[in-house]
Amino acid sequence: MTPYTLESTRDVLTRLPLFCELGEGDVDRLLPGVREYRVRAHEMLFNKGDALDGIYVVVTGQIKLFLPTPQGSEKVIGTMNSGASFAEAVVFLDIPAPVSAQATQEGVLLVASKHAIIELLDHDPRFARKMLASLSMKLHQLMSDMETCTLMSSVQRVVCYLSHQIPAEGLPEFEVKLDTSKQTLASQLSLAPETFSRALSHLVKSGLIEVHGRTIHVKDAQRLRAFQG
Amino acid sequence: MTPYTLESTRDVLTRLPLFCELGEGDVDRLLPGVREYRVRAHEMLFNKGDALDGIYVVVTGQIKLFLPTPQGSEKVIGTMNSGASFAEAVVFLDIPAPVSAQATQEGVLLVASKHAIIELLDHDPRFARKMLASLSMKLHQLMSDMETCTLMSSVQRVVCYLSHQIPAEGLPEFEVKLDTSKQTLASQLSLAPETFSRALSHLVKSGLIEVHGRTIHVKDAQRLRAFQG
DNA sequence: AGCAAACCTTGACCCAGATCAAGATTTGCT
DNA sequence: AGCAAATCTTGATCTGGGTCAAGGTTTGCT
Repeated sequence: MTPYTLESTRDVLTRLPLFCELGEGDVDRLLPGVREYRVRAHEMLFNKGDALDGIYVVVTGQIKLFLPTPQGSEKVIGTMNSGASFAEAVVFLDIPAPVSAQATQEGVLLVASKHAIIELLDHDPRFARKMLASLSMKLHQLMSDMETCTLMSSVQRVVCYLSHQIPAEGLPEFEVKLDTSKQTLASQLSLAPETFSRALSHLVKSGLIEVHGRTIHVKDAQRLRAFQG
Repeated sequence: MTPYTLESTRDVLTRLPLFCELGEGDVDRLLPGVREYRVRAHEMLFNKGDALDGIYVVVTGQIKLFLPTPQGSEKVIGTMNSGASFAEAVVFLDIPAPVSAQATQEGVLLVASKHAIIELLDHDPRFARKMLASLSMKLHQLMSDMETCTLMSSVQRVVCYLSHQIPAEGLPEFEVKLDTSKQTLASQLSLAPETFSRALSHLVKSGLIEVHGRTIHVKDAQRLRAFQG
């Protein structure tokens, strides 16, 4: 994780959802506590249990959060794309990292120091609200992941994942570009890669989707949503 | 859920972890937005999907949060005891209840209106920090539950649960009083009641614990922690 | 106390999905 | 382009834990 300051950190900050509504003064206050880093694909950012210095924000690229398993494998908790933040608990609870983090592609990210965040928090209630909304979102997401993983069959889980990718406009047909490897996605759905593969081919046989590499063509969103089994 | 005001709401508020450090003025500002309710055992507070009016705080008793399953059964997400709050996402994201809530015993709870919370938030950064810590805690808890449910065998899950009940002092021997029915606990661990029962008797056979109704006597905390399988 | 309704345990069986194994396809590097 | 490594698919087999069933125990109500 190499420091990186080609681009103005200030400009980057004001484009991130978490910080974009800050006033001039607040940005200035935050700035000294923010570092910009460049990461290479597959680079580890930190390991579960590490002491961290602040909140991480993805500027470009993608970060995978996961739990290492006793058997040396991993369970993916989530993948963070541009604009997403993580390691909040480290700031608000002062605990070591509860997950490991690894870049899936090269990218740029920010680390906003614990101190800077707390100061900002005390100064701008709108930021506090944003932070709370962001955490609530994560909580909600995690709960729905829990629901998916514990209550549904393998095929349902995949259907569920695809359903969440349905674009807002109610078109019956659309494409999903998987933004991670199928392995990673499988782990996130708590499935063995083989099972994920089988679930997909099951859906193909049922005529609901077509698979071309990491692009999945959904042929009927309605029918997909209704599909159970 | 019947309104209940025998006790001074003000006194109750100032004893809750979430509100106990508020100044006089802040309490006064919050008070009009807070309602006190009494609930009977097994009473439903709300169902998944309901529109809610604010944050719930358990004063006495216990509330079970769960997801109804398509088969009419339920998956317990967590049990909230005195001092715990829930339904935060409803305030910060303005979404319907993502879970159902039911009292497991009679008790008293507060509902702090969305409006009152947001006002308080804008006024006292310490409260914001507390709220953030509370949400972070939940996030952390949920992640470790996820870890337990997806990465461990049935026996390990039970061991894991018991291990978390180990009291701070390092005594090798201690008692755990289950604060819910075994069914509920089983569901929380994502186990069938039968499997939970078998896991317990497995641990009994291994000489690690003794079970007397809902009281579990752990005979060697060290050995329990190390136990896998 | 006495009965009904929950709750818990134990046994027998079964199945969804993990694991193992072997090939096919894609990706990345020089 | 060409090779090695990573990724994905498909098949065969195995097993942990769910389900069904039946009995025992506790709880709560009148």
